[in-house]
Amino acid sequence: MTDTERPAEPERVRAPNIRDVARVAGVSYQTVSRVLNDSPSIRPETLQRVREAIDELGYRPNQAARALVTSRSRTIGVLAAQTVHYGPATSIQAIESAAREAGYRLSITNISSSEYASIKSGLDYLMSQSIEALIVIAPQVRVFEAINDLQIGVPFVTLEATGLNTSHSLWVDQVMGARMATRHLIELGHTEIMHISGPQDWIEAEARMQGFLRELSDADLRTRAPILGDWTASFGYYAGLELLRYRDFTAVFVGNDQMALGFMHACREMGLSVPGDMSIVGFDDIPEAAHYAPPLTTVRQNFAEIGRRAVALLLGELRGEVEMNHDPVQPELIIRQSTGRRP
Amino acid sequence: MTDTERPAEPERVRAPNIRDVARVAGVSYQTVSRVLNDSPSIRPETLQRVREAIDELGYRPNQAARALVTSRSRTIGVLAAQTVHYGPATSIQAIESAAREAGYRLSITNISSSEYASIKSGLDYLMSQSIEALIVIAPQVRVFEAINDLQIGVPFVTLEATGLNTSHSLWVDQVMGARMATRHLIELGHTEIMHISGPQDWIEAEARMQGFLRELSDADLRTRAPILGDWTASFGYYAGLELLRYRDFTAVFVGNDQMALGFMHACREMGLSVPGDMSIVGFDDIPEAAHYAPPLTTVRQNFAEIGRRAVALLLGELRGEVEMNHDPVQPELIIRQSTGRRP
DNA sequence: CTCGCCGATGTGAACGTACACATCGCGACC
DNA sequence: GGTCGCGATGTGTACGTTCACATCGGCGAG
Repeated sequence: MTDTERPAEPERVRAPNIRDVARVAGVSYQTVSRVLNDSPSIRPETLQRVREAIDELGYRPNQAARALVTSRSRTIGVLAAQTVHYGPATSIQAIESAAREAGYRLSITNISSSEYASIKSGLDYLMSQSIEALIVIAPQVRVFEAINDLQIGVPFVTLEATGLNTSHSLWVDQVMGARMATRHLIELGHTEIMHISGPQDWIEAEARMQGFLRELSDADLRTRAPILGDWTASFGYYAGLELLRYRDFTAVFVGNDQMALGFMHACREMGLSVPGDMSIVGFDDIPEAAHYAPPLTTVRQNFAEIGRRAVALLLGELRGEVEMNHDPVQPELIIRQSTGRRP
Repeated sequence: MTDTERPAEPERVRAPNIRDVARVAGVSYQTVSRVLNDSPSIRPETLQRVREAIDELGYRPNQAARALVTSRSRTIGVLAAQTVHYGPATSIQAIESAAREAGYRLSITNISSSEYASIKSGLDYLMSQSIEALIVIAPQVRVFEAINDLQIGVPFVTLEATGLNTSHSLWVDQVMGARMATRHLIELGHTEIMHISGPQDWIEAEARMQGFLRELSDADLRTRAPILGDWTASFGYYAGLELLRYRDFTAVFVGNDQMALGFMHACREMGLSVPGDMSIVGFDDIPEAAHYAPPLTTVRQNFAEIGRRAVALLLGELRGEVEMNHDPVQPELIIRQSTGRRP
């Protein structure tokens, strides 16, 4: 229909199946099935013949048929909140790679808002694909409710969360990271330290805030109410413009690098030098952070590592192994040039 | 096994069936099937009964069985090169949303390198899931070879590419975007303009380079060999350190915003003011670009739009509609503060 | 030499759904 | 009033694979 006419072509019928392969190889279809599933008791010669037949026909196992009869979809579901952000995207990439290597595929879906209905709809969508396991990268409190409500009967893991449900969580130690960042500022002599946090319903935002407050109180420093942001550079900028009208602090720990970038922008506009007048620490260590003006001191977390570990953990659980490594991944403080001694 | 003992529980057997639903509703399984597929000829009362039975049992259609019998997987494959980058990630998010709305799911895979074997392996992986359509966001020349070689028998679209295979491409007009950026610099009086490009095997890098060169030659300005980068901020930084040793240009058009950020970093270190001594234009308009130091003049492209259009196009093709909108999406020049008159 | 066992292979059934076709009842038309 | 048509529903079958079990030949032990 598209290009040249091929009159004799008997019209592309159907893909070859296991029986076609069997016929060509001169064996029964069950033998072919055994070859596909690496059965040990196959004569090498037979194996060879079957393999040749497979190649000759360009045969591909039909995953749907296989899933139907084994009731195993070989699919891992991923419920994500923000696949565009660097952190989640990096984790997902690692997950995809690990899953593919293990013969699993991924089904990813985004929740459009943090409302319960949206989470439930995403979870429904994934469950309808009979996923075997679930990874949640939507670190929002309500997700846990939804997971409990829906009685999802599969192993699951939440990433980048902390505390609430440790048996199903895997995370970079956000509290520790926040403490490291805060301590760094304290050690530089700062006593008036502000915190710009992420959205309230993000568990990791909450964790970073806790770490910040705890470190401050351990050092007997005055704590002030953190600002609740939305992770975007724009928010950091406008929050900065607002906060810097009263220059009653000399350092700020910002919940992620993007907001830190916006805050630095505000500092420039207000004529403050960084780190001369204001020290700034971010969180995440996105690749661009090293090139901000000035290069940003921040807390690096290994997103790929937790992605890989999530897959390993779930695959282990599917195989019936119970023991797994739940230790939080340690973050790392990367000191660059956005922090300095108190003026 | 996990928490409390439930001795009488008859062990979770199997998910409810279409026949289970039929039994509860007091109809035949075929009637249930009709309800699931929105058949018009169902008595409202029957419809009601079936729906109730579905809810009562918590029935979910088995996608594998459905796929097997219809030989339609309801899956769109996505072959991506860099899901972590802002552009592709944004497109993918839009694709996922559009696909899900249309009742399709996505299968995404990354190619680990631009080598032919890697592309082929990714394509193989997707084909083994009997995808119905393919979206390629790996704008690399070799992908086309692989697609042709493998004789993938499904409709496909490549994103962010241009030129080579227009009947299967959908793109933001990169050439136009590059021309707009370059013309902007020319109009500011610059005559010595450098270009830092993306990797050579990325079609869009090539397109931007072409646009740059054409605009320059239209203005009878001297053209110089562009630098070939890797899209990262780090590359922009090191390239900048190198290039700025000879200050024989006053403006630079950089292939993406991240490299532009790195280049600005280099300018700062070399003591050059932007835009006083050096004007810089980026490409993409990532959300952070507005907060760089200084805020970056750049070319905005609507990644979400091409994602949506890709899905619409493929879905149309699957339905047998041939006509489709192949017009490139127009980019937009966003003028901020990184560009100024020639010193 | 015969029995039993084991490795290698084959046969029947089942998974859950959609499609093609059959059936049934009812109103309309001549 | 019988038949035709159509709306509403039911029955058989196929999709491609794996699992459970059957079969068959050969080889070693008694």
